[in-house]
Amino acid sequence: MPEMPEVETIRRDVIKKALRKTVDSLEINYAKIVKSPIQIFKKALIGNQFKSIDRIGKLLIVKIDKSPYYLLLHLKMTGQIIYRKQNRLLIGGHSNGIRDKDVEINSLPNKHTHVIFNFSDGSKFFFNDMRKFGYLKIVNEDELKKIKEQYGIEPLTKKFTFENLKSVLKNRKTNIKAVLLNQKLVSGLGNIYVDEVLFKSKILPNRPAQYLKEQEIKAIIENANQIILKAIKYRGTTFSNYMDASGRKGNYSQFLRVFGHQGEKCSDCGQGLVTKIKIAGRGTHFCSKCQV
DNA sequence: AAGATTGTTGCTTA
DNA sequence: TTAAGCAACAATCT
Repeated sequence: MPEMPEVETIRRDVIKKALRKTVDSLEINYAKIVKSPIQIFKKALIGNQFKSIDRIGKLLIVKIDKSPYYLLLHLKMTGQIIYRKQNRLLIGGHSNGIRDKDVEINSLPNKHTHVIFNFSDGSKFFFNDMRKFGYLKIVNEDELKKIKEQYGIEPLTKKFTFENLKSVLKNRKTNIKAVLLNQKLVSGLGNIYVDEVLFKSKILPNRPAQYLKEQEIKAIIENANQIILKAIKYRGTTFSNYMDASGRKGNYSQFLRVFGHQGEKCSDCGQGLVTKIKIAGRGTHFCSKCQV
């Protein structure tokens, strides 16, 4: 579920907390979530520190100090990375509207905690993933380079230009939504933000990519940058279970115009109905009146 | 109870 | 060789 703004939020204020702290030990409760041999995984991390944290698209890249390796973390649909200074459980006293679900999320580890990083100062990272699609992986410089090469142009970066997007769309027979979701072509956007970007750009998601007008391509560039920037500012969108590294929800949900608003009047034209259909295999929301 | 869910990959088909 | 369309991954919710 986390798309680029959510992963960036985590990168900025969650993982940073663990910079320059030594990994004392690792607890791996579900080995399949680690996509490297466990021995290599442990050897690369234990006794070392996180030197820096980078991101490409929705992938987090941790440079490990005193090691030629990098730790990759991908959250896929339901992954969480939560940092705690101490592994303190909430004990009683939450009669002020906190639901059982919140308590469960706040008590770590929980049944979806697959890997725990124990740092030497007593703080911890919890890698949680309900659906177990996410992963952790150790790679070397070469492997990292190859992975990075697979990613397409990304909003808020230098390469996200009209000319570049135009050449991505050229001769592309599939619909614009599938193109914007394809991380090899355009990286960072996911199902929520693609719907929002196309809504703001007044483009129907099933339009064949190759026939978009120049003005529409420019609108996508501008609106993607704007929406992503604002979503980062508001710490991402929590639709069901995204949380930042401190276990807090994102606040961008209030700005969503079409995603999750099916059946409502369009908030822009006031006339059309927000419609939900399946495009590119995903639930797709749009106003059939003002998107053309 | 069937169908849906914010991501990606790998298979099949054209 | 490339592109497009799906199923699969697994758990939970409606």
